[in-house]
Amino acid sequence: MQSLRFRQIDPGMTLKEIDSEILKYWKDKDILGKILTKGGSKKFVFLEGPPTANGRPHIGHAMTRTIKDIVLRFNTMTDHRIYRRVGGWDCHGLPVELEAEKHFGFHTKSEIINFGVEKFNQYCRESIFRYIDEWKQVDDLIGFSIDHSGDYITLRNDYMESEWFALKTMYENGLLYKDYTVVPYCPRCETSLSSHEVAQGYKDVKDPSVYVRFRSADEDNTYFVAWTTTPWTLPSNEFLVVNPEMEYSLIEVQGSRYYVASSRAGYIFKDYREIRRVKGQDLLGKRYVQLMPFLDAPAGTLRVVAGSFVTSEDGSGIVHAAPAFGADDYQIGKAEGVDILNPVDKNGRFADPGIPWNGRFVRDANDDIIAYLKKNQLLIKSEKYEHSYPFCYRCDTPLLYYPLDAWFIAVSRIRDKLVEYNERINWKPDYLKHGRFGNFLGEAKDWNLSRDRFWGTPLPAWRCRNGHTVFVGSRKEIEDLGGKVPDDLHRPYIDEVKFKCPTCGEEMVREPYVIDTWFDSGSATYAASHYPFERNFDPATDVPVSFITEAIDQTRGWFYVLHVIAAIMFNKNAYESALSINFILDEQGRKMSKSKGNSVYALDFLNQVPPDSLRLFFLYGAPWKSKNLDKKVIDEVSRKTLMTVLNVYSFFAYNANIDNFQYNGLHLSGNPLDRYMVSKTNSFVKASREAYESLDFHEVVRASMEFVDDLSNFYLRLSRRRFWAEGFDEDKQSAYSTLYYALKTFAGVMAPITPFFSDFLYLNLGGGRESVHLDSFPEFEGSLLDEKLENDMDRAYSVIETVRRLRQENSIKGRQPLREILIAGDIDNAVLGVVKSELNAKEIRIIDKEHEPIRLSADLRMEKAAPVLRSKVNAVREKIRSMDGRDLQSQLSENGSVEIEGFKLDPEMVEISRVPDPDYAFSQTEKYGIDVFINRNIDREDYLEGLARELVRRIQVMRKEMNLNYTDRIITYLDLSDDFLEALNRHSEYIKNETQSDSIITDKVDGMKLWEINGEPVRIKIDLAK
RNA sequence: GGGGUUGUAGCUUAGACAGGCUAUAGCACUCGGCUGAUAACCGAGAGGUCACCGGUUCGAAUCCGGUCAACCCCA
Repeated sequence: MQSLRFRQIDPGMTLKEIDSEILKYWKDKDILGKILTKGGSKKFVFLEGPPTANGRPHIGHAMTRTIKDIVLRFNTMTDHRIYRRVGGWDCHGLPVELEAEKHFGFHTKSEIINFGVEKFNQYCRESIFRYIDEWKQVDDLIGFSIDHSGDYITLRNDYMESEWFALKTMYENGLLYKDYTVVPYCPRCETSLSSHEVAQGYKDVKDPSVYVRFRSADEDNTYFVAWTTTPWTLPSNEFLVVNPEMEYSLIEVQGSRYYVASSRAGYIFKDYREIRRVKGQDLLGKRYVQLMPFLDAPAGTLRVVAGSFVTSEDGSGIVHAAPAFGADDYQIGKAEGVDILNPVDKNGRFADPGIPWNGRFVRDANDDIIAYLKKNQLLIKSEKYEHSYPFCYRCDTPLLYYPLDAWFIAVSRIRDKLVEYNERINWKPDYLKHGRFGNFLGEAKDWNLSRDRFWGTPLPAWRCRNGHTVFVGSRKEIEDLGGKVPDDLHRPYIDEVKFKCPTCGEEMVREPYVIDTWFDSGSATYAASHYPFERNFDPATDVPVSFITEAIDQTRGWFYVLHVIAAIMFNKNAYESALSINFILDEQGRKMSKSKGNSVYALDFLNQVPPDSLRLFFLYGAPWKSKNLDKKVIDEVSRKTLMTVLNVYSFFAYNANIDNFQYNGLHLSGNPLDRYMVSKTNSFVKASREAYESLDFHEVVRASMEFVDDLSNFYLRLSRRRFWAEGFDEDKQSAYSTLYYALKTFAGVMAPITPFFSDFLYLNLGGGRESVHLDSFPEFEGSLLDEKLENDMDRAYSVIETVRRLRQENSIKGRQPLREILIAGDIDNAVLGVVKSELNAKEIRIIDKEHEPIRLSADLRMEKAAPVLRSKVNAVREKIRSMDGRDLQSQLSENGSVEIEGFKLDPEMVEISRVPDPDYAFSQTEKYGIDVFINRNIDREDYLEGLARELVRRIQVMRKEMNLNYTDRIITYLDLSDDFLEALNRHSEYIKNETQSDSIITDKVDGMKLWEINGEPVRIKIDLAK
């Protein structure tokens, strides 16, 4: 059997089968390998945001990877060489340690130390790649075209060494410092957190809100009203803080006097008498008696001091300050130079025998503390206060603010730079630039870098007992300092490294911290390439990277740390473009979460849904808008695009094989349909290319739907018969090359979004290369664009629609040939010619407006005219109805009015309508105002022809019901009424031809099917001819 | 408490930056039609306070101010 030029598709072939087949083809031919090594004259720098592989990839990950892939594939097809097209894995940090703690059943840090840091870290190292196979499998299935053999891994010595280099650079530039200060602290993990980590874990909670009274030490029976939402900090109170600018009142309530912010007095006390008003300034220095006598107040405390952060919006305008447990409070304690009262241990429990709640977790003691306040008449008011409060983003423990030693990057000092460089970034969506991201930069805080933990990149800082500090920027430097470099740079091995202080000769010991894991991922720009120790990365050309994308939660996560580190290290923005992806919600629009059990894992989903369908769905609507994961929608999108195109291809292949068509360039005849389709195809290329370049991939999907609709339901529908014509003339050649061109262009344009299907289409069309992904993106050719033709075609189509409507209104079926259609308006005759088969009329004429078969009839607009004409209205109306509308109209337009029966009528009082002659039905096209008339008269001849078509139609349906092949011959039995008999006699050749009937027998036989056509019974039976 | 985004038919969605005929289209629904590439298509019907209130304007889904709701972020 001769092999066919174009593969014929089994009509039942599914997308799933296509995608699997192509995936296998790619493997067999190593297409991915060829894509990865494909060159280009322009450079595109890619950077993969590293996930942690200790959890399963979910559907959102599939989406980010799809978008990355679209960008990679598009740039590969547009002559770019992609730099660093590799994956990356984030390995360190609390999430990993937490998994390990769970595994071993540990609850405190000391358990880890007793167990052994070496063994603990060993477990961490093993656990992080638990699901890496699944990640790679998902990448494979979804078609993510990256090179996993070159993945960067943040736990490698090389990677960490690059970070050391950066940290040392920062230290030497004075941007890295150690400080004892109050930081957000997780009492369960026993470590502090950075602001961007804290930002991950806010939750709404109800906390107690208490107003308490501090007794004045100077004035009798006088109190200060202070407000707090953390009663457990009250035993540690050292100061009361007022805003010197604000107004306070001294009031009297039930015999006692209180100082309180004037604007808040009414909220706190129901009945009070104001004695006088004072400025906050006047309260400064006043002394008060300790609220709870459990701890010895340090010297210099228990005074009213000033703080500009105090507001009168809530609370009492007097803030209780416990310097141990608040950032502002700490600054006050520091400024006043007092000792800090900290009765809380690192596990967040009271640890002072003087405190009645000793040993209790502080937040759990709140209720008892409130009871104590009440009992001792210290409480003025207590309520519940709903606000959001930070929780540890990994272990869900409420955070405390706690004083600790910590290392900081002085981000606040480079704030201006951060803001400046942000201006150079192309944000998608653009409002992030000055919204969420820009705002965050504007108030950037110093970055708490050190973690008092085990599994992380060690902070490369060594100190001696004299306080000298050395930052080590490489392994070699350790040797140079006389230390021995361990094989593994992690704890605990690095902790063994000691050397003599270059300044004083004392032994230097490493600071016991690891660093924030966000510093790891934020260093990917350079550390992935082991900069500066290897020469494959040049900040001059490789920063900024061209494009990054991640989910929205990374805006202040990865996007932020990349930006900060690049600003410091390279004085540049880290990336040119950043696209932020919103979440995929479940079918009902709820956020997916493990606890709700509605998470969808990528692998599970990809086993049910073809990857191309899923990829299309991700881009159905802008990626920065959240979407509900709905299989019905997923099906719909691919049905409207890919499945329809598959059918078009199927039609093409079937006929092209019969005609032995071979594509060797576009050969257009004068047929407007072809030139129209080619023009539309080019418009599609242009719009898509622009959309890809501006990262608006969803617009490609939208445009593709319109394109496919045009191709299938307009172009092909009208061109079908041209492909079935006998022989192979110029017109047929033109039609084939147009269809081929449209299909191949579609494959090219859609290749980045639907890589599997596009390649299937491309390969079956004999695209030329081994894969569409190794070919160039379709070029826009301006010479093939014909906007006038596109517009003319639209007009012609609008006429078709109008005729259909008129047929409907006049109960004339589409199969019934019309005697005559008249068209008046701006319409191109040649273009109309190609669509006339849709009109099914014996005669179609384009006429002038003046020759339209209408008369103008005039009438009064009663609502306008009646108030003026009053009782004369009916007489005038009669008169005007009898007038010739044409005359009346010309009079109105010449004179601006017309006089009838002594009344002057304005144009708005007169309605002139167009009434078609009785033979015709009339309508106007909606968009273009083209007048369309159909002749309603059906003569006997045409009527019989219509009946013949009805017969053909019914016989065709029965052929289809019998699943006959196109070429199968039949014998047809008919039992007909008189009209149909006459139609049969008149058109028997036509009917035989259309239905592939060898013979037609008019007789009553068994097994006939009864139809009712135009109210008459028609019985039909068909048999396969022997 | 502050900031950001979103709100268009039962569902999905266009239009909003650059105000202008009857607010776009699809899915689903009803009725009718067309069809030998098609799970397609066409027509009609039904479905809309363009979240709400106010302002600017000859004219507001669109611009401005406020309110509400949802989501996100921050303190």
